[in-house]
Amino acid sequence: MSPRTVKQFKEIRQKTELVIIESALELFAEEGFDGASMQSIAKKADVSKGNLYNYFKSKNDLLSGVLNYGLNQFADFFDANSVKLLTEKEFEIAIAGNFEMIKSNKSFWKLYYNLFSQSKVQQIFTEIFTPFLEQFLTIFESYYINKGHKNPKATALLLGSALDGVSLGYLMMGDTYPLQEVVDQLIEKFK
Amino acid sequence: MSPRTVKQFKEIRQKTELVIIESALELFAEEGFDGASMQSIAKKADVSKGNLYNYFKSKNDLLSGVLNYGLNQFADFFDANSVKLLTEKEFEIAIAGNFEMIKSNKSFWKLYYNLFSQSKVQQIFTEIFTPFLEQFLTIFESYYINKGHKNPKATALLLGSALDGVSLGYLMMGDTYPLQEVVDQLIEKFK
Amino acid sequence: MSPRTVKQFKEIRQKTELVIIESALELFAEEGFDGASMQSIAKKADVSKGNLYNYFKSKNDLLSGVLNYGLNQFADFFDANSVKLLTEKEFEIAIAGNFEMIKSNKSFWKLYYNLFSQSKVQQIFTEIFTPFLEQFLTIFESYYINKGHKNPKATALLLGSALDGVSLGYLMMGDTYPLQEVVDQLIEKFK
Amino acid sequence: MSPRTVKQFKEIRQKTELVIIESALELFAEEGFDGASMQSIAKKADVSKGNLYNYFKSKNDLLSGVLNYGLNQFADFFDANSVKLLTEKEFEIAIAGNFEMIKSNKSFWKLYYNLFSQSKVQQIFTEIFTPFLEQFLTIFESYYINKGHKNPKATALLLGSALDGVSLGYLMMGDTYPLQEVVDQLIEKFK
DNA sequence: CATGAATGAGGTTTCATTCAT
DNA sequence: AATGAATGAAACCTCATTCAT
Repeated sequence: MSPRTVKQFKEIRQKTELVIIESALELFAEEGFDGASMQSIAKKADVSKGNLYNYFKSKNDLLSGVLNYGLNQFADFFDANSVKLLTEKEFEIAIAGNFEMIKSNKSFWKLYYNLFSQSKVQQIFTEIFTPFLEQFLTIFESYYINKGHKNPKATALLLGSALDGVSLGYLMMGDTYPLQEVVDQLIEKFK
Repeated sequence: MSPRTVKQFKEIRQKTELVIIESALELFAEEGFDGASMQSIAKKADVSKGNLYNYFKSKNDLLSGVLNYGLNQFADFFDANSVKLLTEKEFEIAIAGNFEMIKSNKSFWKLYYNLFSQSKVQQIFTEIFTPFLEQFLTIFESYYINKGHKNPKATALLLGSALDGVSLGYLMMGDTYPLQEVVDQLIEKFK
Repeated sequence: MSPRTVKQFKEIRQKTELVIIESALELFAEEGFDGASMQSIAKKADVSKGNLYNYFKSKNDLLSGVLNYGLNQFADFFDANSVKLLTEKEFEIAIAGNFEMIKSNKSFWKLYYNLFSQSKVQQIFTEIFTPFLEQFLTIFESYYINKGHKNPKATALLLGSALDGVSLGYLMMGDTYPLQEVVDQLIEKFK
Repeated sequence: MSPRTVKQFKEIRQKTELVIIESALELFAEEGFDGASMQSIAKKADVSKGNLYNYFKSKNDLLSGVLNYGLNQFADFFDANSVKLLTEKEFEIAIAGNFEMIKSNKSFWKLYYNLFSQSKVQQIFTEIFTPFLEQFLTIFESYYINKGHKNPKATALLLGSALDGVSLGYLMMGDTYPLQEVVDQLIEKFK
């Protein structure tokens, strides 16, 4: 067995895994975690049910995979913004970026809000998202500290919640929701 | 000997229905609609599975019952605020009232956010909540029109979404979430 | 307690019993024995479920009641024809009468054919119908003996079966089935 | 190691499907469609309840499968007789053939008569059997037209009904019913 | 005789997961 | 790595029957 073969195997594995994850993501987002069956995921990924379990040892494990995959997508965005925000301009860009992120990964964020309130998967959920969110909040808090706000933590939390609320509304209502206008108002109020 | 009177039957029915609804509300809120089984609801309500179906002809029907029950709880709050809001003072009271409402019925609002993203039950959900929400938005829009805002509709929607976001955060994180402070900030920013 | 009261009670009992039986008959015929629920029968009879069980101690018992009731309806017809048939004229009348009987009690005969093949209720069924059918066959057999047929028993059985077949077709297909014409042919062939 | 070949899977599938269908046929015939539970069918087929649903997506679907299977059994008989009947000899053979068919597939025909009167499954029933029956009637009608009968349609229908009645009697009463003698009489009367 | 609430067994169906190959 | 048949627990729901009044 030459190294090449091993590499090929690895590629196949990664490719199949990716297909599975993306299929699962879409179905979880559309039907909910409980609503999407392993059967339907296998079908969408064009993979046999049995083989699914070669890649993920349980449905929960698959969920973990999906969530991790989603978060990794944002690693870049993350890093680019992990500097302390200083200027209002940068603030605006960050907010706008947040919604770009959501727009280009609707399924993932739908799933995010879907899981938010499910105690059953809360543990796995918390583990994965908490660090992500903390970082976000810290950035905003710094921003408000910098601006001399009297309660920067609460303001940052309010902003985070507002972002949540707007995202949720947009994701659920679709294009009925005038996202651009609302975001403009948000930036104006919070910058 | 003689049959129970009509009144007696009515009382039994109302009482049992209430127990079922409240049990279902709690479980739906905790485990999600899919996650809560009719079995578990029956057990919590101390009622047989079969009897559950004497009161609600399906799980969906039970959900309807739960949602309607929840909304009826707010009928008073509703009416008291259905006048067009004018003063800032009244605005503050309304916002504060909104959170009182949520605090005193956590389970119901957890369920609300839980269902928000479930396409499966979206129809039933929409039917019941849409009127409620529209009324809310209209009131806020009027408020901003009155204040001469340049985009009152978007601002009202932003406010609504922010309320959603804050509520969601509070409900999910529990007392870790500094609700009071955040609400204070919110009122300051939006009044 | 005067005898009158007792009599009144009896009348009420009989009246309610009759309503129950007729409701059950119709539902059994339409939905089948398994398909008709005690609930639906109670509702149709405008009687409470509990009270149903004051009149019939089980669903099977109710079925017995229905079948007996149906057969009693034909007691007169029976007696009038219990003489040995002799003339062809009388034969024709008997056949025609058979179909009159069916036409005026469609539900009952639908139920009859419905039960015919249900092993579950076959015992109760056999007990009730066998004597009735035997009498019929005997009459026909005598008729053919009288006419000097070479195999009167088989011919009588064939006639009985043909009557069954025609009745079944008519009951199931409804007015699409040209009953009159078929019966005319039958009389011609079998008299 | 390597997965089962497509052919192997196909064989397993056909074999199991056959076992299920035959078990279902027997139980439906004996207990009626409602009376036979999926549980009991699974047990008789020595298959898990869950696997049953891998083959037929509902009880109704299983019934369809059973009926289609039954009819396919007669495809040959069908074709051999689809020529217009002409001679009396051929007529006799057809009638005799009809009863051979019934004798060698009692369960199927028991089920047939069982379903005849079940409004619940009438649609599925009608769809499957109507073409079969029409063909039969047409053949007989042609026969009687050929013989110069004055009402060939009614006569064909009477014959069809008589065949129904005799079959029914034979199937329900078993060997108590002197099938051969009755059929002889029938042929004599109707040829 | 009458009511309808309550029970519990059993029915159909779904689905995550395992298994033989 | 891959297949899809097979399992079994558990879900939703129905219904004959009983019970308290």
